[in-house]
Amino acid sequence: MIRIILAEDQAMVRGALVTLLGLEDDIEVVGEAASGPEAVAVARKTEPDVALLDVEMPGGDGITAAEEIRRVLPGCRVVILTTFGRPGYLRRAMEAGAAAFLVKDSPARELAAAVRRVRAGERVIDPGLAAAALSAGPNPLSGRERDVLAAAADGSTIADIALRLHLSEGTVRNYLSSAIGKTRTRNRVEAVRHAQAQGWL
Amino acid sequence: MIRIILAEDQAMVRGALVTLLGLEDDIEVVGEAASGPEAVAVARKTEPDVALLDVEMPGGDGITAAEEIRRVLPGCRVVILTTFGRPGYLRRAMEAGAAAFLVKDSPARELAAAVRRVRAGERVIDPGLAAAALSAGPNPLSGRERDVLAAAADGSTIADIALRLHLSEGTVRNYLSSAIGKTRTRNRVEAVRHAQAQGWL
DNA sequence: CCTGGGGCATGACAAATGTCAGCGTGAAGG
DNA sequence: CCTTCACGCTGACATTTGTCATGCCCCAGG
Repeated sequence: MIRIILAEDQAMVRGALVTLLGLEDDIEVVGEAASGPEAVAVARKTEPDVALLDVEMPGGDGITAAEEIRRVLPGCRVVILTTFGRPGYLRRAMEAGAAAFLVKDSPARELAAAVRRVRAGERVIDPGLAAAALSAGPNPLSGRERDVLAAAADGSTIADIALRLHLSEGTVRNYLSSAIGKTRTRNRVEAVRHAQAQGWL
Repeated sequence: MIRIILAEDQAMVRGALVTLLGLEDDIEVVGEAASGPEAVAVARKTEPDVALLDVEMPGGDGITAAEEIRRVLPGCRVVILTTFGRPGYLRRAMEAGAAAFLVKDSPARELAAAVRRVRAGERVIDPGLAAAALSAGPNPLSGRERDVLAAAADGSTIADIALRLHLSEGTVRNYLSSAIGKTRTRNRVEAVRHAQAQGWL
């Protein structure tokens, strides 16, 4: 019997996935969570063999949760589940010690299969995605550039960002400019979109 | 036996929801689709009692599909399923003749319940969401303002938009300006975000 | 010890953006 | 018939944004 927990914010898909996995003879869902921190707590309590974690969750993403779970329960394998197959996500997931990386538009049966293979010590990664992640190279943005770009994502003006990050407006402009350069885009908005698509934020 | 079809782009959650619904004694899933147009085609072929349609799908959204299905199969009830409980979505769904509107973060059991209630002639709408949709009022943007704002969403410059929509740059600026005014925001990006959050695009 | 990079700041300049006041059309409604 | 509103355009103006050069501090690597 493989004991697993599942973290996913949308209750309806969480419920559906839980029943789906519950139908498998060799899998037992011993816990559920709706956020990253909750997942860590549940993992602590239930000590599962495998943790399925969604990346996109409000209040702490799945990758951060993965790191913590790996630290607290080194024996627990982590499967990262995501809507978006972004290269940067994959990279970060691997660095966080994940054993598998699944995108939600692969068929449903893959999920149980991945759980079994991971339990058996294998790693499960989509080959095309792996290639994309490698060819894309690592995140070229410096820490501060990331901060500023992230702060710009919601349509904030330079003045807003400067205030929020305690920087001068000129500095914010400089960071944005260099981020635009590194993403090889034409303006803030494109830079933000590109960085998000690469999973750099 | 209630015959239903399900349209949802993410294969994994589609599969999970299908098995979930398949477990119900009185429900039979007779078709699946991964896009709006495909949903219409499947509905035509299978003539289901109820069609479950996701709003967010690439290549034709669920609400447009709902309209067409209602036209082709007046006896078929439509349930709209969505990740985001945006007031504008609800409004458009109702105008398209939907019988139910569910957000994916309500519990999984709601789904089968909604199918049954809809089949029985009831309408299923989250009360809080209905209130929000009413209090928010209708979409204040004119057709062209919507077009221009939508075209601006990807970070396009004024010149890009003008070219794409065959307008003068000044005209584009004017539409953007009035959209910014109507959304009571400070710039393009905020206007786009606000309009999207309201389901106006 | 020197160099390169990240971090932070100026100031100056060019380009893009946002605002306003107009002006004309045509379609819809009182 | 007159008004209103969406649509499309112009020109002028102020503000914001993006770019570039330059300077400083600190730290790590060769």
